[in-house]
Formats: sequence, C-alpha cells, structure tokens
Amino acid sequence: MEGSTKQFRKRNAILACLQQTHAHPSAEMVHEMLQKTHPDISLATVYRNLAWFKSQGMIQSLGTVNGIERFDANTAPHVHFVCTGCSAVIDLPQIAVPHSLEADTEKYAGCRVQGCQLTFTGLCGSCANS
Amino acid sequence: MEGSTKQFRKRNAILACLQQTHAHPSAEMVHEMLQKTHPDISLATVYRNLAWFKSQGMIQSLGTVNGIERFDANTAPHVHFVCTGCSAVIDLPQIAVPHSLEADTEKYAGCRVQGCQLTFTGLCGSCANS
DNA sequence: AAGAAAATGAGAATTATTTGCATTTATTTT
DNA sequence: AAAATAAATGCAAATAATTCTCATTTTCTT
Repeated sequence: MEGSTKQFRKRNAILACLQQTHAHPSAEMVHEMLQKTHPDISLATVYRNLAWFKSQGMIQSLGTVNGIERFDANTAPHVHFVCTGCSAVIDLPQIAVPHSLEADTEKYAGCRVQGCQLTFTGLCGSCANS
Repeated sequence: MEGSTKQFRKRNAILACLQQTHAHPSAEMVHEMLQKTHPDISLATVYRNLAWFKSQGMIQSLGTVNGIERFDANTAPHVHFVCTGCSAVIDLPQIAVPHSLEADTEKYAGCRVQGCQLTFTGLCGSCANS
C-alpha cells in the first residue's frame, strides 16, 4: 500500500486552505482561494466539507460577520477583533479570557460551559485612516 | 395637544416587547409575542423596526444563533451564555470583561475598539438534565 | 382641513446555505 | 486485479432568513 496520498484530494485542499490563511474566510472566500489550484471544485463541496470539519471538531466557526459565516482552522480558544469597516477578522493570541469567568458563568447561569468566544469590534488600522 | 400617545404604535410595541423580555428574541419571536396584542402587525415591520432601532443604537444584536439573529434591548455591554441544546440566551450581568483587554486589543491589533462581546456556550440547566 | 412625511402590509426578490440525485472517485472484498 | 461497496463531488433545484418594492394608511406639520 502506498499510503493515503491521493485520498480526499479536494477535502484536503479545503482544510489546507483554511490552515494556510489567517483571514478567517467564508465558504465563498475558500472557494475563491482554491480556484488557482483546484478550478474544478464546487461551492457545494466547500460548504459540505466545512460543515463536516466543523462537526468533527477540526475547525471552528466564528459565527457570522455581515450575515456570512466565517471559519477558523485554529480550534484553540482565542480572541478575535472584527473590523466593522472591511469585515476583516484578526486573531489576538496574546489575549486570554480569565479562567474564573467560566466558573462564574456556570455558577450564575446554572449551566455547563463548553466554549467561549470573545470578540472585539471596531475599526482596523486601515479603516480608521480613510 | 394630548402628547404622543398614539404615535408609532406598532414601532413602540416592538420596542416595548424587547424591553419586557429576557429571551433575546429573534424577529420572528418578537412577531409571535406581539400576536396577542397586535395581531395585525407584519413580519416585515418587525424586521424594519428592529433594524431601525439597531441603527439608532437603541437595541443591540447578539449576532446569530443557529443562523437566526437575536436582539437585546439592553445596550450596555454584558456577557451572554448560549445553550447549544435549546438556543436559549441567558444574561450574565454579574460578569465583566476586564477593561485592560480592550487596551491590549488596540495595542496588538493596531485598531480602534468600539465594542466587545463575550459569549459562553454550553448546555443550560434544563438541557444538561435530559 | 390640506399637504407632506413617515410607517405599514403584502408579497416578490435576494442571498447565503442546504439538499437530491446522478456520476465519479476511493476503499474493501473476493 | 476485478467486482462490489462506500464515500465524495458537481450541478441545479430547494430552503429559509432577511430585505425590498410599491400601493395604502397613519401621523405630523402648517
């Protein structure tokens, strides 16, 4: 056997695309980025595979920005900044949500916390100067 | 003149509806809640007025839960918990995002922060026991 | 009361996303 | 290695939340 060299070529391309960018792309952005190397990939396949990776916990969704869902291959919890001008999403790996807030949430809401998302909004550097 | 008693009756009803609930309703939930008192209100009017209140900064959007936008009459920044089981949204007024994180964000992302949203996800009390 | 402006209802239009189904590609079995 | 099975894909149609158009009604101004 020669390994899994050719398995799931398009699926792999979609995941690789997400892993190689920091743009937190939408399905359509992923589709467009793949046009160069995989011009025959269908938008439905991109949607299907993003949903599949998400269900497997291999990627995460940031929710929607302007009604469009954005994805991130980095599944570790981390903070984001979303620009209301250009819809860019920027990672903030330097910032952490204090652990104690999770315990407080479980206490006050009587719930079991599984995830956490902190998003700052505003104008990015370029949009602030224009 | 007898005041503004009858002005914008439906618009007012929509805002009052949002202010009287802690359910963080969607447009359709607002429409349904209003059926009892305003059975002739149209869903388009609910959407239109929610968008208008939002543009005026009188309400805020929590973003989408399961692809559906949810609204909150409380415009003060506060933390939310979203149940992945029943899509309920719970306020956590007891919890605050440390102020320093905003300054850190501006520093690391080179941006101007205008808003902040912290959302915990997981299972609410009822959904955890089922 | 008349005229201007704003709000509304009804349904069509829009748009991101999902789905059905026939076909292609990969994996397993013999 | 060929046949049989399972998974992945493309295409186009279907969904579903939201927005928009336009004729009508309500409210505000004068």
